[in-house]
Amino acid sequence: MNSSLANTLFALMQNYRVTIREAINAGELGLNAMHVRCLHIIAATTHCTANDIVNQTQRDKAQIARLVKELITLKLIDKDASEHDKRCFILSFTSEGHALYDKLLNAEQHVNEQMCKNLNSQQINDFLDTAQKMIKNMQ
Amino acid sequence: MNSSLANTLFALMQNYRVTIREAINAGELGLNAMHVRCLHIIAATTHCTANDIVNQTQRDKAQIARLVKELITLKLIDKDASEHDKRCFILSFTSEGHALYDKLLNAEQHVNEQMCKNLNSQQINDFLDTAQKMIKNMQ
DNA sequence: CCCCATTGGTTGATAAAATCAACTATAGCA
DNA sequence: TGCTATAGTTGATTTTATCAACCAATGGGG
Repeated sequence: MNSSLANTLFALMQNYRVTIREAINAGELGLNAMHVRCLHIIAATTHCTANDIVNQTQRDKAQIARLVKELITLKLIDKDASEHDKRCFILSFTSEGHALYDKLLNAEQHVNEQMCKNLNSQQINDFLDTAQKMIKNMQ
Repeated sequence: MNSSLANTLFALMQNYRVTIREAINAGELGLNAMHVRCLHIIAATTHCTANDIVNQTQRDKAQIARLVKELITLKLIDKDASEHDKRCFILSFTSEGHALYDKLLNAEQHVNEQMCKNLNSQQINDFLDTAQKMIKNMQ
């Protein structure tokens, strides 16, 4: 059917959301999927700024500003003025943030394994590859 | 990286949302992705009820009730009491609904083509297949 | 050196989407 | 008949997302 691609995408996303939420929220504080994305980007980006998150997620900067604020309130990250550019704030994990991020990676690992069980790495790579191409096609 | 699957899913979904919204909203009335899903389900289900939509989308029935109400307000669908079960209302397209649904299919076709350009049918089928397996794995 | 367009970030307001709980009416079975 | 389950509606609330206005710092061109 024409819409099977759309339906599949929706269903996959919906399931992923629910599963990851359960896996994460279960034990931890009130983190949602976007918080998690922010943490990942902060972890992966040296001298990460709010703007880096905006660029990598393509979300409204207002939304990111609020997510960051919440992460700070939760004492998971710190915000320090950049020396080079006083407009920027560098985001970094607190020690609590690091601890939680480790747990997070663990939980995610778990969900990934669940999601990918009975799939071999060839299939997973193909999947990611095709998805990336689709993303590019829509940009 | 561990999170590349999650990131890819998010990005793909985000892009799809934006693209389909542009393709649809552009010319037509204020329909969002969930409206569209409802229309698809109504089109594909004989004697479709609100509950069918709830089951197929896994969304809250309150949300569906409101979407249906909006579609009725837009005069795209009708709601008629079922003869067999007075609790049920059968949802069906109005003629305007049919017309719009045709346009919709067209727009979607377009988005699909855009999304799948430079992908062969083998790749697309593999993609759908893997996605379906992932969905099952998370249920 | 100063002006000004640009960039990074914050905030308020609002819209859109999703969720929860309570409630009505019908169905169908013991 | 009485009880429980089902279909649907509604109100309240929460969560997410978006828009617009704003401030402060930056950095290049005149």
